Amino acid sequence: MATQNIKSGQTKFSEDDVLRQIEQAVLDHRLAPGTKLKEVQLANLFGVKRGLIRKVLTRLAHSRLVDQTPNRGATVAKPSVKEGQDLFATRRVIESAILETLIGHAEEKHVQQLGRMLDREQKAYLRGDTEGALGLSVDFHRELARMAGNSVLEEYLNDIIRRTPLVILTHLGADEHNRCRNQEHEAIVDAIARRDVKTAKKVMHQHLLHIESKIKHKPEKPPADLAELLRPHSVGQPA
Amino acid sequence: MATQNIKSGQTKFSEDDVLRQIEQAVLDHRLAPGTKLKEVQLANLFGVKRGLIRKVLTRLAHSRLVDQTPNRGATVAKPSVKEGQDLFATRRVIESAILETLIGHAEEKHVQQLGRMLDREQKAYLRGDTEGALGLSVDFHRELARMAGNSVLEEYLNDIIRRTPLVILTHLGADEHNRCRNQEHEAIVDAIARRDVKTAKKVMHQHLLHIESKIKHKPEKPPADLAELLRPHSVGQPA
DNA sequence: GATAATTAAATTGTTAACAATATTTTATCA
DNA sequence: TGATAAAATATTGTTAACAATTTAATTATC
Repeated sequence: MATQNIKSGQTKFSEDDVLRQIEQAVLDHRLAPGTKLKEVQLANLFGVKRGLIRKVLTRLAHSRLVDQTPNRGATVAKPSVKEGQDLFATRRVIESAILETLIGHAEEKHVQQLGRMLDREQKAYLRGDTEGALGLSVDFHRELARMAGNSVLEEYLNDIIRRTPLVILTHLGADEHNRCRNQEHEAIVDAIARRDVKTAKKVMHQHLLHIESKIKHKPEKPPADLAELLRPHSVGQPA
Repeated sequence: MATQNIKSGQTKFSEDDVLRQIEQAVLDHRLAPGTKLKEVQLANLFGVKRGLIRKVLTRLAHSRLVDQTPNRGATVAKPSVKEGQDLFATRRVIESAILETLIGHAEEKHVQQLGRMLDREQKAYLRGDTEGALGLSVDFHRELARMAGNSVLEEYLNDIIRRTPLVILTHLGADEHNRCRNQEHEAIVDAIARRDVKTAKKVMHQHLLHIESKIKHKPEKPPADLAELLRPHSVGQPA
């Protein structure tokens, strides 16, 4: 994924590497909404030229993960409550369509694969690995999209998933987490196995509403400290 | 929109100007899929630096309107049949959700506004202005999305609308046009006025299926001539 | 000591020159 | 003539230096 730079001993990253690292940091709640993203700082951090960072920031802005203001640089996006609501509402539409499409051509192997994912998720949760369980829970939703086989629906779901953490962090406390309930995932897989579109959609709908209902205004938090972008689970400071 | 450059007499464009011009050219079927987009050529054409073109091309690639290959530059995207099908299938989902959302809070003024748009569209069609009618027809769908008030659904519909002409041009003849039928638009507005979600969705569904059903492989066309990017309705040549 | 103006520093934005790669043209030979 | 190789050209990619702008620090003024 990243080649070693012999001379300086510093790790070098490609453009896509940097992009994914930042996206992952957002997904992991390590980058707080509003965090200033300085070009030279990031360039040093990743051991790349500023021009590359510049390109990455533009791309991130395009997917609404960062806000760019002329002459004032980029910050991690702070979606409005409205945008958050729209995002969740659209997610219900997309996931519903994914289920309908998937059940339309679901095979036994799909159900089995989903079953394996449920197991892994459950195990991670039982051994107290909440971070891992959260990741696997996201993977579950992604896998449904992949299996449905509609690349555009998949693309849109991934877009929504990438943007969701910023909504959560901006409008919910970081504590009251949006962990998916494994038992709801189970119910969805059961419905898929039975080709029961109606139930699958209903459960998914409830499943998503449960998180959405929590969106509300959150008290401001004091700014934290900087540049541990790469250390897992430390939250950056808003600008 | 664009400021005059006194010195050279050439028109200068901002980054967003250039982006929109190219997007519009795609929308108007002036840029054929596969057309090579050379950086210096575009820079001269728009009277801007190459760096700006470079940024625009990256952004266009991000919305899948152009394909970028390392060291070999950018071409207007040539979506696969599969991508086209996925795009249309997703469009049905999105437009359906838009109707449901809109009808949920539609007011009299919305219906009136839509009625006015139908009139304009009809008039353009009757006086033989097919190009204008096509644009107004697209506007009709966009307006439904705007009225629904969900920014994400609107964003996704616009994304699909931008990408659709490339599917049409790649897999359909440029002749058999995808003009929306005004009478179907009328039926949709009627259903909205009656708050009849079911009918509205059904008509929209048929309306969209009608176009989708035409997707099939198209014989190759010989390459045409170049650089009339700005002259209305001339199709650029594939690379 | 607070506020405003000035200066200095930091940060972003732009450009032109150069490097790397791909494409076309020309030359060479069978 | 046709194929292959070499050279020339065109095109894309990268970089470092500079310009413009914003932000922070400093000084001046009341």
